[in-house]
Amino acid sequence: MPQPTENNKKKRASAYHHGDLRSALIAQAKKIVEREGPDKVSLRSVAKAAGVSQAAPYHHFKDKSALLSAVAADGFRAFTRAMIDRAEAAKEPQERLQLLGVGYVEFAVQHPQLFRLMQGPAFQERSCESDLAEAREQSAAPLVDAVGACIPGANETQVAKACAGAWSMVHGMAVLCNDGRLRTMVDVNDLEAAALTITRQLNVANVLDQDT
Amino acid sequence: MPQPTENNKKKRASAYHHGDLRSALIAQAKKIVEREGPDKVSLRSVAKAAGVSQAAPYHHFKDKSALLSAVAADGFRAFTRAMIDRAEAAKEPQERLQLLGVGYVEFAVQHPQLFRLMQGPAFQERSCESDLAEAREQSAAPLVDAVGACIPGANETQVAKACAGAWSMVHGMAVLCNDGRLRTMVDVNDLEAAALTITRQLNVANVLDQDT
DNA sequence: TGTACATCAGTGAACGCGCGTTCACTGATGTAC
DNA sequence: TGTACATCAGTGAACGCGCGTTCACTGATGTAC
Repeated sequence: MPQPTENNKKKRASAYHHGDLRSALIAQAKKIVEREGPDKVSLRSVAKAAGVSQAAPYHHFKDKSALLSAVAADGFRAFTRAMIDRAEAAKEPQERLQLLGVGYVEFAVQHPQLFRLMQGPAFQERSCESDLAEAREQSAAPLVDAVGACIPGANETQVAKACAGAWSMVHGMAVLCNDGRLRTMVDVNDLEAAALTITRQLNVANVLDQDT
Repeated sequence: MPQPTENNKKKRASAYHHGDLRSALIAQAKKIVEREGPDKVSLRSVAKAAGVSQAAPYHHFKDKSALLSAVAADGFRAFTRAMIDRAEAAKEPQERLQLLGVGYVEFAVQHPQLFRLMQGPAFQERSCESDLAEAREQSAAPLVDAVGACIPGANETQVAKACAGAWSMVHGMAVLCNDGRLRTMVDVNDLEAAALTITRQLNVANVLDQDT
């Protein structure tokens, strides 16, 4: 709710018009996603949570998938922000890359269901909302930049390969963590240490020794 | 269908009793999973595909989730076999580990939806069918052994850490590949080369330099 | 400042669908005698 | 070898549910005059 004061005035004046239902629907949908998982979200439940009739969302979203797209897009923006914030303190490229990785995993583990929605199959294939597509793309940028900074002499192909490696590692850790599959291997209570333990096994400079 | 000849005889004699409906249901469910994705499987569709009434499956499976568990368990067994077969030709530990990784990614990419089912949230938390739990655990064994062989001097903790790293990398690559997210970074048409490019960035021996 | 009216964000009822699951049943099979 | 019967894997109809979506509507808002 962007302008709370003005909004509250309006709200007090009439419960009929919500004021900022669009944002409220996204917020409630996000809550349900995080609490119960993407599969459990229904437009009806979201509308109910927002205190509104089940038909009301259709004045703001074309259909259910459009609402979930908006939630995912918001998720990607928060994700990007979290990674950047996490890596802010880094002093050199290597450290920055590692901290981005820590931020990546931390976000995924702190918001497992939202992360699942964001990675979910629903929005991959189709030419999804351009807003979502953009937010997703931007979430990759910090990683790409950081990898590039770690291997200054590398050409574009080599950077791409190194990105694929770094990204795979950190994404795999995030997913496996959320599925509880790493419990016996690393201490998932100290996520930073675990992420560092794992990312320290990555040597992006190795791509420099590969042909092409 | 285990004994096709005997089975056919019975089938010819009577269409009423199927003969090996349990296996047929698993096979059809697997087909639908692979064709349309885990979410699209309904007991009704599986029963129909097997040419049987929608109530028939309940004579073989407690409920829908039990059938999907069986599919997932079969999936894990095939997965384990695929990895082992792929790594058979390896001559030294490092190569074996890499080929297991290639097999891991190849299986995931060749059976994206089945892989999704296997990793899906549905069977993680609950004390799922012990058959499934066992099949899943066994799928990790080759990787753990291979990692151990790569770092002969390592203690148990170090091997566990190295496993987490190797597994994360390979799993992340599999998932990202299936989501089409690596397309711009590596050549996903030559999966073996791509997997090797990525896994070459992993240095499991790094754990030996870390404390404990 | 007051009024008419277009606009638009809500309502609530309903449609139609596919689904998991249950139920009473029926036909085939195998076994005891 | 023939018959009675228990067992069990099928059938088909039905229940009840939650869902996405549509529809005609209504109340509030803001603007033109």
